[in-house]
Amino acid sequence: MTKYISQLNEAQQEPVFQKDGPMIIIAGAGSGKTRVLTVRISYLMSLGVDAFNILALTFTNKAAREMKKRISDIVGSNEAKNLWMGTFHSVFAKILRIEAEKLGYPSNFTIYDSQDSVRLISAIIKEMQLDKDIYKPKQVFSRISSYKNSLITVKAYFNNPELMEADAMSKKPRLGEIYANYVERCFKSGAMDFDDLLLKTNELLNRFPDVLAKYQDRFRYILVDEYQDTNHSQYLIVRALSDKFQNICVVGDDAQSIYAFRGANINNILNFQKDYDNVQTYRLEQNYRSTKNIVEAANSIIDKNKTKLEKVVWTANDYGPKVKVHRSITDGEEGRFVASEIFEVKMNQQMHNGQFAVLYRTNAQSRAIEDALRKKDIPYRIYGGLSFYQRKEIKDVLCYLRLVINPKDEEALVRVINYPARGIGDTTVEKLTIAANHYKRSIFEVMENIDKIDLKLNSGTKTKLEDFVNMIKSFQIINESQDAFYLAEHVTKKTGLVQELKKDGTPEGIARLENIEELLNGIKDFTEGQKEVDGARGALSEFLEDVALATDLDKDTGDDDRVALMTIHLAKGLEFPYVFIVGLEEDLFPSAMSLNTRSELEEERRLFYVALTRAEHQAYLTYAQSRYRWGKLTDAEPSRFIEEIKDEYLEYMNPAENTGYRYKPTIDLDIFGDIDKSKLRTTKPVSGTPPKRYGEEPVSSLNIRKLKPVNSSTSNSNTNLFDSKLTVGNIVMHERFGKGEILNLEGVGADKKAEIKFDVGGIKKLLLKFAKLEVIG
DNA sequence: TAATGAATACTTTTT
DNA sequence: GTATTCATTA
Repeated sequence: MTKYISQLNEAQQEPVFQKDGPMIIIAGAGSGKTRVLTVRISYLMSLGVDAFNILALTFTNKAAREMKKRISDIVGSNEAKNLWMGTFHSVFAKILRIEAEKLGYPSNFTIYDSQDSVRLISAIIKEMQLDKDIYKPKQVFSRISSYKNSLITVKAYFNNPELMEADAMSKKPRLGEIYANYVERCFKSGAMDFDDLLLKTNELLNRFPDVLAKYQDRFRYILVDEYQDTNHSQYLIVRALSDKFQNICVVGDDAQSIYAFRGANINNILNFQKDYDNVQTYRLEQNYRSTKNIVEAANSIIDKNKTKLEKVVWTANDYGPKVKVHRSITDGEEGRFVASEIFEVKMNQQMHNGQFAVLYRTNAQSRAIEDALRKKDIPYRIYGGLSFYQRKEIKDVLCYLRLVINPKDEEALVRVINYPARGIGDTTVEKLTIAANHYKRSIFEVMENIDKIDLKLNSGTKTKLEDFVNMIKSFQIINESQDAFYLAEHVTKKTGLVQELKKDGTPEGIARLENIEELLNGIKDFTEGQKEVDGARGALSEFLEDVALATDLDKDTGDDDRVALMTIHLAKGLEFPYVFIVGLEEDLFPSAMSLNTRSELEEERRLFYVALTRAEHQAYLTYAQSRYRWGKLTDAEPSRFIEEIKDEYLEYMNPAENTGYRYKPTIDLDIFGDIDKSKLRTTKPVSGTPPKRYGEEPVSSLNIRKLKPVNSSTSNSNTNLFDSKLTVGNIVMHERFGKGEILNLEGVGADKKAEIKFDVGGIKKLLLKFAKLEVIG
């Protein structure tokens, strides 16, 4: 144990040693927060805290798995396996299954993914005969989702005239009714959507004090990673559970908050100190991941944001190469540049594919990159986008399996009842739906009793319905004695899914067959794994639980050597030696959707900050002057984010001025002579080489840096003392740590550090370049 | 009810 | 450019 603690720096050790009470760790990018968390949990256990009493909430399942593994390495896997670790969604889904009956849900409830939710909302809008151009299903869904994340139930909605008015103003007066119907239909189907997993947990903890007490007692130590990305619903869960023992440790970085669009509330982290008594605050500011150039470039960007906690990320690493900026004519050329640069670096620097990542703002951008990589035979892997489990053929299989577990699951039923085609068309399904809503029963129950209800169906149709019911029932019987793999294979054959694709014969059909095969292999892996664990059968229900909350990132084995392609959102928490950030164009990144408010723009900027800080050694920023969007070639301007980085950290790869033709006539548009030419930008923002040229002595830029305070936010003259008269024995004042005495000085120039013994907070080593010190004696 | 072809919307990010 | 939805016809 001591060995692991000694590997941490002092700032990292402090939070590890605080056993009890509320604490917040503000952890800059690359500052080793995962190590701190793992060591802290291990340390807690070494002090005798039972693993059963520790709850750690992470942002992805992958992060949870990795952390668990690291803890296993320290304390042994027998101890670690009892830790409660996972995402909010997966941990509370488990708890909800245990407690489901209290809320009137079956414990085998289905988890609807967003696809299911939107389809259901679509159907409701249709049934209510509303105009789907006004009530756009996706919009309605996100509205409902944000209500749920703010704990606004249907009842609360109708008690809140302001909300109703707001929806009426946006021409959606019946949104509340849709919400009500949606909630009822989910309940009737024994289904919870993603937001329900949090909302219902809140309901559970609020309505049943004994349940709350039980889990408060169980989770005596709670740790929350990526706290800046929690929403209100998650916040309340954490508050409720930690209320009794107050042993709550949250970790986060306000500069990396990038999920406001799905309800994350940055105030959760900004206000943490107010929420609990005697909060200890720790800051991890030393970056171990990236070069100086990358860290400083990222700092210079995030400086432009107004809303943030004071924090200075610094690194003792080398300067490294500058951040390279590359312009191309088209998105296709951008892809080719990325591919050939990867190819060259691989050759020259002996790197492998796995050390490169290409990050983009939108999933649609992956295509051009893919094409280029494929042409150069560089293996790659795309993360996110349409995830494996959302592909049509996979979802078809999964929906049959879902029906086996929970026949009330209407989305699953509607999806597969006539696929492959078995003569049960839309009209029949519609009749069944109406009957089901009328009797307040599930469609499946209606079908089971089809003889007792007169639906004006002809006998042929009735037989088909009976056949379908019997088929699902036969699967259920198999499921009682066999493992998930056996059943899944049986299902793909019996339902005719496989035959359907085989007779199709097109390349797409074959690809789909292969996907189903891959799914079956995945199920096999799962069942084998389960059987090893504790003699479990490898039951289907457990597999579906896993799948519902799995992402592509979780599936990653990471053992094959490929270039990673993903959105910046997905890249959070990851790191790569070489990172390409592509598509740095106005309206794309920052996204055109985010230009309305300052806070949205600041979120985009944080997103860019996240992207840049993924790079360990070299970052590339690329943009194209024109790009295919919505099937059309559109002109693009370089992103403002490139301009916002201080020039001294950038290297422009293109020749000085556009060699080729220009796309946009700049001033000739002034046919009517009413454009004020003095207000036009005569040069493109970043298209050429900036004033400081390529090839100039790099030393000069370093010198400039030394003379110019990097953190110019403080106006006082005492900011940067590294070239000054500071000596051992001086008494100094630090903005945050207060009064202290200089014990030692080391390093030269920008790297000069002082070891200072503060009256409060102990001995710290500070880089003088950043430390805001005032000599007072 | 099924199959075919035309029309349309889609691109912000995800558990 | 693509995936989904819609309308038409057999």
